[in-house]
Amino acid sequence: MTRKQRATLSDVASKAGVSPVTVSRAIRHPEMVSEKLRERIDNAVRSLGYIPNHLASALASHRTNIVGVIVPSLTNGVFDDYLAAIQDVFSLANIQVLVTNVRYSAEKEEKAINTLLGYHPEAMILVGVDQTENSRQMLTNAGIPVVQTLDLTDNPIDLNIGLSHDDAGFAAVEYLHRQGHESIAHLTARGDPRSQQRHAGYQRAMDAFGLSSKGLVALTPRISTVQLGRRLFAEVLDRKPKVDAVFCCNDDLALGALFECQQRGIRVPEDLAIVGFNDLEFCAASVPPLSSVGTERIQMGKWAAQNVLEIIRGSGQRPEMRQVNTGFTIHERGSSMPAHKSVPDTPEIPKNKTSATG
Amino acid sequence: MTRKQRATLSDVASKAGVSPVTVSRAIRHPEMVSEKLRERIDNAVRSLGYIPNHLASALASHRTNIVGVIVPSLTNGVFDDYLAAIQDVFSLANIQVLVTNVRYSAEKEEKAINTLLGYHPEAMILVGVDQTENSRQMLTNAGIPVVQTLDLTDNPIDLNIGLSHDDAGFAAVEYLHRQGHESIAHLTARGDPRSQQRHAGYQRAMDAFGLSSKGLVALTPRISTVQLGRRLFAEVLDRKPKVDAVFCCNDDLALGALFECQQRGIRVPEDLAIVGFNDLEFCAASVPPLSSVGTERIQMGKWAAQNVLEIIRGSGQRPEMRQVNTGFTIHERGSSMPAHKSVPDTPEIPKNKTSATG
DNA sequence: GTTTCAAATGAAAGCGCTGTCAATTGCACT
DNA sequence: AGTGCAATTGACAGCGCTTTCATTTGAAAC
Repeated sequence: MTRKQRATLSDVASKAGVSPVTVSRAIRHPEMVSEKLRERIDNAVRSLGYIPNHLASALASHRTNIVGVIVPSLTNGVFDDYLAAIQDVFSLANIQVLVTNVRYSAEKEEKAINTLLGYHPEAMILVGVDQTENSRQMLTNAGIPVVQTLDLTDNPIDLNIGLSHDDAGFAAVEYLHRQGHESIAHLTARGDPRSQQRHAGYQRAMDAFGLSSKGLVALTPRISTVQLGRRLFAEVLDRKPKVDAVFCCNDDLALGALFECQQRGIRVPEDLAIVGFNDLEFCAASVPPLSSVGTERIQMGKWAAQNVLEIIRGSGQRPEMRQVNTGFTIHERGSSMPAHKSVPDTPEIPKNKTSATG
Repeated sequence: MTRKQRATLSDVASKAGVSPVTVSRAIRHPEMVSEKLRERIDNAVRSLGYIPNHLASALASHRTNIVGVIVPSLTNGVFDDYLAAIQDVFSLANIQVLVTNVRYSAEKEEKAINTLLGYHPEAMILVGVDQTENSRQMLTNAGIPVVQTLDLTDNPIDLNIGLSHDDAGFAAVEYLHRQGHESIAHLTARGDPRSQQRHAGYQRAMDAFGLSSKGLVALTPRISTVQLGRRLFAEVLDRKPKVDAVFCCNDDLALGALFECQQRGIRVPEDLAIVGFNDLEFCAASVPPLSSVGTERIQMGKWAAQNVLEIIRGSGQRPEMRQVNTGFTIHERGSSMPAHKSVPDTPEIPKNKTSATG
């Protein structure tokens, strides 16, 4: 394969018998070029299979049309929706999203930020609020819009949309306690800062209600899986056979707990109630369907992307609300529903939803 | 925020009292610069928070360190593993992976290829073999290594690793038939070319075994979900109450089918056998565990990335094997296992695994 | 046929970096 | 001190494009 050079602007220009500038304009600002030339140029472009060199274009124009997005995981179904929401907004604006998966490592995140900034993105969208000092510094120096999502902080880098995972964890336990459960277990994955917050909320609630969590918490440093949910809950069951409810830091673990119950002949919800987190699609489909604390991940992704777009392509101004609390919603389903109550008697109302100006 | 310009090579150079070229070398080829200078330059870099402009660097050096990857979905757990495998290989070589999700649309794929080529990636890795003629043309013109993965074709663009989904579909049915099942249903999602192949394999097998598939196939144009699996299988059950097995084009649908059975009190595997596809993590965790046709998605991602790496950073040569058939493995589990046979009596052997020189 | 002015086109510079080659330096050895 | 050579460093051009500003063109208005 004699890798012949790819066609450049000049190639197109000579083919069309015009100057390179004109070709550039015909592509970027067609309305500035006479129809006759535009057509000739279009033909030349097509016949040469010309594809503009984005690197050169970005270098010259100071417009990279790139936005950097960093996620801690893809394996977790949560981030699919979130990413898709972001991509949907940006693809309409011809902005390329550069995604990096940092596997719940702040160190990798720091490196990823460094790498991504090398591409001169016009904005960065991050998950969580636990960036290293170094990361914060780099982002600030970059002078671009930065959105921290899915969690809240008192000290945002720039924009911030998310929810209090501590409150959500508290609310889950409060809900189970209100159902009459006392021995409430918790399954959680250590690597994830937001899971840690939920865990803290769980503990805060247990303390508040005068319940002991001794022996009821199972935690793992590994990435959550359904299998792991089974194993963790098996541990708890072996230690505390009388456990009557379990709050899981995500739905994979919750599904695993449900399977473990099925295996052991533990009736859900009669013998044991289960509540997951994130309200992934499968929650509504299982038997019994899984109750879960839902979060507005699509809305969060969309908000982040739209605000970025407004800043870099629109007014240039930060939005009124620099911080938004999307709250959460407890979706009550069969896995935690008392037998006598087949449908929620009140519509589900999102909790703890607030906004704040920066 | 008075967005002060980001530091450039020259800024670092003046700060360190050397010429820009030297700074460039200190960063790219530290061994070519004396230790004294290197240190001075490192300090300048750090104190200015200098991050090299990747666009300029790539433009000047003709090395973009970018590889384009196009996937049809992220929602589907399959592609997480696959992507992670690719990223793992490239991150060690400091190559940035540009991922685009095209949602099972050949049209979007064509657009994505065009966009990605604008970044002058050093290689492209694609899913499937059903690119449009236009896409093939662009890729060929680009003169870079191209790997088509997860499926096989007689006419690869360049490199190809995958398996025959038709054979896999056939094998799944053959397996169920061997277990004594006759009324074998099939749930499938239309949008995905590989699912279509599996469907074709299903049909081929049904025909081969003299079985009728009338009323036993449920298909949807939508993205697969567990919920959808329930609904599709419910349709089949309502139409054909006597169905005694179901082969699903992916594990989400299979899990949905399992839940539908649980709901209706249909015993699995006694009354009905279920086989999924992809062998996602949760298959081994459900009750009963789901049998599934496993594919080597991690190996495929890894192979693609490693071969690309060898071509663009190593020998420049295409590998001996330009096409690899990774085959598939039927993981027999409780959802399809006859009661008398608690463990497979023979070790699982991958099927149809071959390689071919291009 | 001029003049006038907007529309269309082109020339030149430069984005930030790296490749090439030339110049300089340092050092061992006569 | 002088020579030779490798190790360092620097000057310059140019990657492919866009921006700015100058020039040309064309058509309307006189």
